[in-house]
Amino acid sequence: MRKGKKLVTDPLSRSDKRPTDIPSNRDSFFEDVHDVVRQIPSGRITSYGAIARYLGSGLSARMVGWAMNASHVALPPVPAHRVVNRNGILSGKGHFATPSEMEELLRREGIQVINDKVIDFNTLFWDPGIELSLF
DNA sequence: TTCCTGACTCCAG
DNA sequence: CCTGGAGCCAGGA
Repeated sequence: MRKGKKLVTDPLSRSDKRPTDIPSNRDSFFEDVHDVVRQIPSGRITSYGAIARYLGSGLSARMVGWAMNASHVALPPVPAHRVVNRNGILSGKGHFATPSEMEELLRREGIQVINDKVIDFNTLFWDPGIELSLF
């Protein structure tokens, strides 16, 4: 029973998760976020929550979105258009240079976008908790 | 210090 | 499918 409260122990969280009170080599967590996003293959997408879970359950999905605000000046470049919300909706499109840029970039990678929503989201979904666990 | 906001997500209805 | 409320954590006023 969940009782409406989020589980503290997430099955996808890793044993090496870093709560915010533990210092790490990369002291800013959006370096981690950018690092994960850079590894999303072309033509694939992931969600804010998936990244948050990969980095540790102590981080919320909102913080991933917050980190993405700095992604447009990060180097090397971060393919921010490959991160959508859990429904496949392009919730971050308003933060691109033009309202259509995010959709255009996705479409260029062969992803169909209709009404601000990614088609076949489930098939194209790239979960860092699964894909990066092979390393 | 408190209060509000947000590129989110989960649950209930 | 949609809506509303709660939880989430960092910044800014």
